[in-house]
Amino acid sequence: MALTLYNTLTRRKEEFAPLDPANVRMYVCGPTVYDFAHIGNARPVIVFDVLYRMLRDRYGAGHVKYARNITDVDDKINAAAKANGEPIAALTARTAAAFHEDVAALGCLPPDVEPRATQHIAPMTRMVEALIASGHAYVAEGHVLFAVPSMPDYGRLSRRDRDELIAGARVEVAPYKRDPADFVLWKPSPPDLPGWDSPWGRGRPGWHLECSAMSEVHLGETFDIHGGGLDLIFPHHENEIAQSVCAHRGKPFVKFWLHNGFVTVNGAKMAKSEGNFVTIRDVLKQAPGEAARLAMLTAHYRDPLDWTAERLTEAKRTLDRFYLALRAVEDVPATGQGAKARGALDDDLNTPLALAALHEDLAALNKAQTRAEKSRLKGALLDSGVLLGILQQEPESWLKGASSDSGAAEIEAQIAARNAARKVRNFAEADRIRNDLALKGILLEDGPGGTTWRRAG
RNA sequence: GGCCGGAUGGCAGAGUGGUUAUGCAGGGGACUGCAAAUCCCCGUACAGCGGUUCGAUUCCGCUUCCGGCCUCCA
Repeated sequence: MALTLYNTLTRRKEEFAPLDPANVRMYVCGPTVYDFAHIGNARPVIVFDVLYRMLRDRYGAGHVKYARNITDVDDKINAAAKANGEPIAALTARTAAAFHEDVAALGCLPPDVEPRATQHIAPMTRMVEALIASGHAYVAEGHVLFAVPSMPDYGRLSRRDRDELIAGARVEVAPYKRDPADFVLWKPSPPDLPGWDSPWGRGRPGWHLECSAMSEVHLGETFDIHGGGLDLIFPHHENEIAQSVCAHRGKPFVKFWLHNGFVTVNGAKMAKSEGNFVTIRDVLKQAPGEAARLAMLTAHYRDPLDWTAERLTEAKRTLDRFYLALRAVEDVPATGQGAKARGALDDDLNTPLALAALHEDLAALNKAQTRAEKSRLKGALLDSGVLLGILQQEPESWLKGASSDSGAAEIEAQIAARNAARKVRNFAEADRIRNDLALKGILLEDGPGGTTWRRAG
């Protein structure tokens, strides 16, 4: 079955085929490192991680090159560093490290390359020079601006024309712009802010330029997939297209544009001013990263997703059920290549449908009588789990959590005491111990093979 | 104002021109000293109004409501 993806460029699902039949190249807009990442930032990272896994599954792990940038030069960074009284380099290093920890906890594979803007200034200035030379950019008052009217196709991705943009403009047009729609490629930097020497004086790049330059360096002038949040369609991706296509003498830039929907929190847009700004770290205090990941995948990536505590706990309980079933077949080897989720994910990453398939396998596994059936269904579940980035932990470690050995020994001692009480039918004492442990979040399970325990969520 | 998406049972959330997913919650039952888990049974929902059709939740139009974008934004 072919992989189909919804292409923002054409506004329809298209069959995916890489430009180079054996190798896939994908670029996703990464974080601007000035503050902790929030769950809205987490969505594209998770969504495109699933796509990355699907592509690796289909083309081979060594045949997919995934680039996700880190924006480490930006006005918001400058402002945050000033506000904290922290050197800019310290802020970006600290924030980038936190981002890596956060997304690793969410089960996301690292990209193959993670280019940083500050390490790609030379390719950026080269691109600006090429744009000036070809008449697509001009210098004005120390700025270099992209001349939007020089590109007839401008606005194709976001489906808007120049006149509409000007009519709807909310911002004052800088006086040095030849055309109100023109945007900054390079701007002057005062001595107290990061800057690099350039033919146009000491300055720093405009926001859109880095993605054009870094994708060219790492993926080439034309590549397969470019992803990011819905809000990046305009202006960011529109401007990337303009820069890259014009700098590359009209060569196409990206074949598939993919955009994820927004995350709201309890029905409201997330904003610091609203007081509902939820960072990944906040979420990880409430539930394991895998639960947060699953919660994120319960909606289709293009639809809006409302983040609630219920959604997170439900995801956590769902994983409990899966791991409980997997624990029951721990001694059965996994066989088969029957990831049911694959078919659903092939259809524009339909993760909710994929999860429904997993639930069917789960029910079948719970009912399975023979070892062969169990083995096959366990394999199907784990294979699907690889694609979604879930169910890869040891069931025991998921169910017992990160308890210290001494804590576990203490629980085992309590269990032994309770079983002794049960043996003499002293159920009052047995229940006292059960309740005691329950208060600590420990759930005892009496089974035919003895008593086990897990952490209840 | 312009452009683009949405509206499915208590909640979450797929899908389909006719047989109406899946999960949670809820009700009943089996199992169980209790508990948990598991299994079985139970819900004909697709914003409203027109149209096309033998038949529409699914296609078309209009209306209402919600959301995103219009050079900070995942």
